Amino acid sequence: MQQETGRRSNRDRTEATRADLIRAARKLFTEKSYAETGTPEIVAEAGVTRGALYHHFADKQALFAAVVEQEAAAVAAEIDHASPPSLSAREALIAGSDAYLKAMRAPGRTRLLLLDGPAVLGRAAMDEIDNRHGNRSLREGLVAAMRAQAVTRLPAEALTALLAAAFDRAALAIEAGASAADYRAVLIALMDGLSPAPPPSKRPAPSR
Amino acid sequence: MQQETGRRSNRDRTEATRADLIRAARKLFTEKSYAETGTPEIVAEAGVTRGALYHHFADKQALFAAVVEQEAAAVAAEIDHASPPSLSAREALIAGSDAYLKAMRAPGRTRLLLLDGPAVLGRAAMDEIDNRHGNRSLREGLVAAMRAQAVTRLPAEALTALLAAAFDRAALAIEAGASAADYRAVLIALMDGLSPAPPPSKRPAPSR
DNA sequence: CAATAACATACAGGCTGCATGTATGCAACA
DNA sequence: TGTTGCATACATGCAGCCTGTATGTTATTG
Repeated sequence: MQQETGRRSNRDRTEATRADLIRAARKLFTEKSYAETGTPEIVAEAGVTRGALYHHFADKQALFAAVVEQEAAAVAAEIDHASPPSLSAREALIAGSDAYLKAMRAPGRTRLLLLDGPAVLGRAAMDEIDNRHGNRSLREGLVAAMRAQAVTRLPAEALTALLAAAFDRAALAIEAGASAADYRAVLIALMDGLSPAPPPSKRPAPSR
Repeated sequence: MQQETGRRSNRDRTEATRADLIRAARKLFTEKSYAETGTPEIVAEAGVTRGALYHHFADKQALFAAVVEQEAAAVAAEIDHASPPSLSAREALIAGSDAYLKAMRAPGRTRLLLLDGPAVLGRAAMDEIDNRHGNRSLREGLVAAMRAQAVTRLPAEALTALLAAAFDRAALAIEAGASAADYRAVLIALMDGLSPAPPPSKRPAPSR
């Protein structure tokens, strides 16, 4: 309560230290990779010692999981933020796709969430995280579209997972320099292909 | 030419040692993961020393790349082997999908090719490998289908990449215990959705 | 003022890559 | 055809780094 480095509640100390560690780890994990980033480097960046790290996290992997969790939540927040509630099912899905692809342009996010994440934590753990954050919007959108019969009836779980996989690969390809318009067109074609009725119109997509 | 351990040409020695190392590494990389497998363990399994490993491969990652290369070729071979040449475009794609999902059931293959591979070698390197082996059949099949107007005209590169991503995720989900029939149905629906005309019939898929 | 949380420090074990040493195959030449 | 010199195929040892844990110290809390 008094000066900066003076008396601090234990809860505040923990919260601040954890936040510093996650911030530092996020920076390094996105600049380099999980494997190339050592804990000495992380704690140096965070301004603490390895003792603090291993006091708050079980191991390096647990810290990584915390970073992934936070980053997945950030992506989900960006998507929710950018999709106004009153749109047709189709337009809502397209808006969500665009928001996702845009969010994934943050440097290093694709490696963190799409490459290192699955490899370090496993696909199952990543699915669990995605379902809690990002994929929820997608799955709910798809289920809503299916209810509205804009999408043929299919196993929701599988459909969500496979479309999400396509989104992920698109994000990776775009970051690698591929044509965003091409990938966007194919993504929309894939989603439109699921509707029994033909898509409403056929105006060319904005380049994005 | 004489006894087993006796005089051997240098070329034969190199070939045999490299093969032993790749075989041992493949076994361990599929049983455990890339990160959890150390070079001492690999060379013990192969019956050589670490000196031999670092003589034939630049580093652990290069050995891993050789394993991935070989495994990707094996998958591609299984697919080519299982797809008779005279099928309709649609049926050829379905047969290829089934062959791929079946091939990916080999223990540890999904982790090797779909998790560790992209993380360790990068998506770009994996794309390069895939395009040389597995994806070639898929892309050629799709291009052929597009030529036959069974598939709407779309950027071939992007379409191939996104469908391949869906296949990959399906393989991962199935290995994790998800319903293979569900994922197969969605994969077929995604591909059928690309055709302007409705799919020929609607018999239920064999459970596989 | 005790007990516990939040660190800091020191240590053990393992792993990677390289440098150096050694033996074997090979090729040319006498 | 023998041997002489070099390149290849390893084996061994070393240096540096990293992870996880155990132990010590300081600040908080009840």
